[in-house]
Amino acid sequence: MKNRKDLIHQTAQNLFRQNGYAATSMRDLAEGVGIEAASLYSHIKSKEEILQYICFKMADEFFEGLEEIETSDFAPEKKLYAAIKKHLEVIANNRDAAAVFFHDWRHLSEPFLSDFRQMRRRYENSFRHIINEGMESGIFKKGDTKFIVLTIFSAMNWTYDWYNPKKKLNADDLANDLCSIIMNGLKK
Amino acid sequence: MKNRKDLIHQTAQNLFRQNGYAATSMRDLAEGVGIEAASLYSHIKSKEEILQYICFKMADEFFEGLEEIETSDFAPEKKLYAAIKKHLEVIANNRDAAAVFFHDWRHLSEPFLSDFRQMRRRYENSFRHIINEGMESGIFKKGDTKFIVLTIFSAMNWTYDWYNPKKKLNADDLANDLCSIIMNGLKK
DNA sequence: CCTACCGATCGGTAGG
DNA sequence: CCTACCGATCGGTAGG
Repeated sequence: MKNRKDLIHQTAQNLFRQNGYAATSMRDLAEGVGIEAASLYSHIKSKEEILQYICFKMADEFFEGLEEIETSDFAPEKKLYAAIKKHLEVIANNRDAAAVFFHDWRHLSEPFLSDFRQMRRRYENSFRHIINEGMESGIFKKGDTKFIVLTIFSAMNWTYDWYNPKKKLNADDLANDLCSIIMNGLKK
Repeated sequence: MKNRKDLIHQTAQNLFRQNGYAATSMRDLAEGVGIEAASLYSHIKSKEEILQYICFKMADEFFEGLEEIETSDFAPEKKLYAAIKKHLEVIANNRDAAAVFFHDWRHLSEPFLSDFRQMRRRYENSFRHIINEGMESGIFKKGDTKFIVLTIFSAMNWTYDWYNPKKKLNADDLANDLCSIIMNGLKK
């Protein structure tokens, strides 16, 4: 923890995750940091600025490396695996921030809210392209790409809620197990 | 809408879904209903009472019929399909309430919070039994039952966020498509 | 179902 | 980083 601002952000992520953004007061945050509420404002401009930082930092993390995977010459199946693994790693490495990212983005004010929605749509489209590629190349069954992508995201995005990297399952195994279900299903 | 109390609950579900429980004030709710804030209290005891009603009503809906499926003589695959379909129907028929149920249960106070967690655990266990049965009978691949159940729930529970029953996809098709991915995977 | 109001708490500022 | 404080809003009550 190199400075106060980082400590404030980390404490905020943890409290927002536990109680939600709206139900966490600046006095709660100040107490967690160990200073008075008024003192927070020498480091940050507003409560929402913290939320903005968390949401857009996470978005950056998710995007980082995705384009590289998308434009690579991997086969679609390998691309999808790599993208899923990357996504799960970002969640696993930022579990508090991921919870805030998934739950509390709706409390962003404009124009941040619109920006956020647009980034998310762009991100989902990258996955759709990979799925479509796989269908066209014949490796995936034909199906409703939008539905499939939403299902994959659902399965991935809930992991922040239960995944504990300290247990036996590491992010690589998690990605493998999830891909196994998505790719091959439950049936023998 | 037969009475005021129902209108209050329905308005609350809608507002809680849009803004979250904590960020919705009793004055917002009163305005949505079309009365003064103080007047709400002739119909309800407190803000949290509304949340309790929504959460436990949804829990009842989810449980209804599940035991029948679980103890039926269906094959495990058919049981799982029936349970998933039932679960998706409950979400599709109560989309606002489902959103509140999944997001805002954490704002319940004790002892409701503990009761809620216990019910959810019991519900998840029913799904685990079905999966285990399927593994023992040889129809499902062996695997980490807990992980599989969490993945299935993840995929199911995100549908409230995007599923629109007015579009072409009805609840039956949705259950079929989801089961198809879960059972058979994406690959040809 | 309303008017009038309560004490508590909210996000944030002034000034040092 | 603190003390002192602001106006606004919170969930809820009294009394009719």
